[in-house]
Amino acid sequence: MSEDRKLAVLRAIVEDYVATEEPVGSKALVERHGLGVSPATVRNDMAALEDEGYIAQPHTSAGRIPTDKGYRLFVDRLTTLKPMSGGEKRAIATFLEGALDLDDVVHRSVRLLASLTRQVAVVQYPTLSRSTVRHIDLIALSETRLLLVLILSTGRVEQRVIELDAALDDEQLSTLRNGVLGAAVGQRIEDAAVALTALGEDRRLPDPLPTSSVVTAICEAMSDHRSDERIVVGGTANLARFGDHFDSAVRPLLEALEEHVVLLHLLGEAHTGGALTVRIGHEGPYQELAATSVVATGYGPGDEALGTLGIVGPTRMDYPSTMAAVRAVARYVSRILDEA
Amino acid sequence: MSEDRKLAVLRAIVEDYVATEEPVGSKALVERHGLGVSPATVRNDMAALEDEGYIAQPHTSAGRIPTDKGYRLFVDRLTTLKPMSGGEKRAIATFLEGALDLDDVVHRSVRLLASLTRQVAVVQYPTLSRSTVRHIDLIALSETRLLLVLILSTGRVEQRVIELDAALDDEQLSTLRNGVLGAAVGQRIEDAAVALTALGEDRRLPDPLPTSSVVTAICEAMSDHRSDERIVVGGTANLARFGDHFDSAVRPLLEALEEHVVLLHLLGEAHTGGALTVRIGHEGPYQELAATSVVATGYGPGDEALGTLGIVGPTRMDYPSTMAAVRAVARYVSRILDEA
DNA sequence: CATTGGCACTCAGTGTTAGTGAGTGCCAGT
DNA sequence: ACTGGCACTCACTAACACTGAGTGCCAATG
Repeated sequence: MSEDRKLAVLRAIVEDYVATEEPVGSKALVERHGLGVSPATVRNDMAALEDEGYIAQPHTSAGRIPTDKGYRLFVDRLTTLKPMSGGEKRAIATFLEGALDLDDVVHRSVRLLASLTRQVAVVQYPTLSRSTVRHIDLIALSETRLLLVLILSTGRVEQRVIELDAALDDEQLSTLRNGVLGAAVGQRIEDAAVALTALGEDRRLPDPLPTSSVVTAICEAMSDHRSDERIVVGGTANLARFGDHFDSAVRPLLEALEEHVVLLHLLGEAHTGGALTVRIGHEGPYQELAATSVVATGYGPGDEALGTLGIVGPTRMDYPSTMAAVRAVARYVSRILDEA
Repeated sequence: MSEDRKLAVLRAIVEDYVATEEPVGSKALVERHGLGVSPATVRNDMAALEDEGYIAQPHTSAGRIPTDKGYRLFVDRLTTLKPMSGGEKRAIATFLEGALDLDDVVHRSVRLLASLTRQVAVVQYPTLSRSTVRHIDLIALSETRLLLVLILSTGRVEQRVIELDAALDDEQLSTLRNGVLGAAVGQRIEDAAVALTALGEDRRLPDPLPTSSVVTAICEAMSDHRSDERIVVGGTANLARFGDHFDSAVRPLLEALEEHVVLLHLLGEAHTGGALTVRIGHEGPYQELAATSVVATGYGPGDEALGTLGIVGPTRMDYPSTMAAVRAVARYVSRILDEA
């Protein structure tokens, strides 16, 4: 019994099952792939694969389907990413090219990813922690209320209303603004926070009281991890393809998609080192998502991951093309953000 | 045959059907509601209601279910909105109270609406056209690229990158910024556009070329209806309740939710005059959404509708409570926005 | 010793059939 | 105008046998 052929059989099973969504039997397998051996031989291989836990039988008299472990092996050793066709590449490029601002880039990316993979796509906004401050604005809404606008190098714009304890006149405001600007612009978020805190104690600025409350508000806005939770989801309609399996696949996924924290967690564990990560079924921490896989990767200029993007779908998915698509989109997004 | 009782029968049918999701028969009806007449009598009424098109029979030997026309009558004449309980009111208030900025208000509203109604909630951002300009900022990204930040009275922040034909130094930029600010701040969007266009021809500002290109960019950002399409959807997981009816109810809805244009259209036709609008099943323009209803209303201070919010769900829904919830949320949102 | 053809066995899925019961429409009686 | 009675309809369910794709095992083969 050749080890190579056993792997070929596994590959064939995965491919067929993904294509047909039906347990694949020995005969059909031999016919569709030119394995050059008889069904009986394949049956022996299958029995071995089953013993080793790579495939399973839904019922005694049915064909085999891959287990999570089977998919894992397939992804790790039997797969070379299908390169995108020239047309697809161009489509990606032009589609992303037209984006006007960061929001637009993010939204276009989800749509693109969703339509390329025909799965549910998820894109995280660039994390705050890796960005530098490009501009800070303080706008008077009333005597005691300011609107803080924080613009980051990645193009993210955060806003926040600040309530002051005491009134602030125009001149004080402008001194304050200049002080804050001088201290923070160009710095990475963490450094800016430090610089600002120092500023809070500087006596030359308007009465320490408003200054420090503004400063703490800014720091809060910068560190608030609620802001790091920003995520956009798209392609939910693709779930319609899995109308059967509603309870096992669609329902839990719909619920997870509402919980951005869960999503972030799913993506988050993924993007270590900018490499493409695949999480298959039960490998994840969520019982309910045992029937879904995540394909994700970091994006951002160089190796530094600004954020994560990827797709979520049923374990039974076309990994080679999905992985290729995710990687391709991540690359293009990185490039776009680099230019901007 | 009393006309009043016929209506009572219709009401009872609607209520029972909404509660049980099963065709309701004459006997069960008499038992559950104290109608004080015999099943046979009710059957006669039912026959009449069926002739008039208010109810229908799925099959000859089954009970009746309301038609769209039946729901319509129910909503128009047989319904008084269930007032929210004190607890619910307080919950709404405190939940919305904590919002930090407009994004937050909008997102909290969807969540709230979704959980109150257990339906899919949709909230449109305040339209640009009704807002006034609170602040405009021009930030140099490079010599020939500006970041335009447009802050509106409603709290909306729009951003846009502007490419310039010629370089602009700091001083020119600041003159330009002041000019733009002076012309636009405090104006309604349309007026601001006019004022800015005039400014574009003012010779005292930096070389007409950059000025006018900045001006047109701003006007574009202000009039761009892509920006008016901003919509947030939530509570998709509630679709899980309709797992059966997947093809008739869930799938088309999932698809519609992806198409924000369609959603806007659905909501948009709704909110004339701030009144609560209910669109039932086939009354809408979309064939595929024949099994879904929309309950929507405008929100905003006074009678002026800044935007629309509402829910989308199956025709078979609890209209009285849903309508009450939508109205209540709209009121609270209006109040919050008014304060800000 | 890996491979193969043959064979008995399993069992999900599909009709078919008959029985059940909730519900209806109609009619004659109050 | 309402009601009780009655015959009728028809979706749904359970029971049953049948079919066929697929399996495991074994003895034969190169």
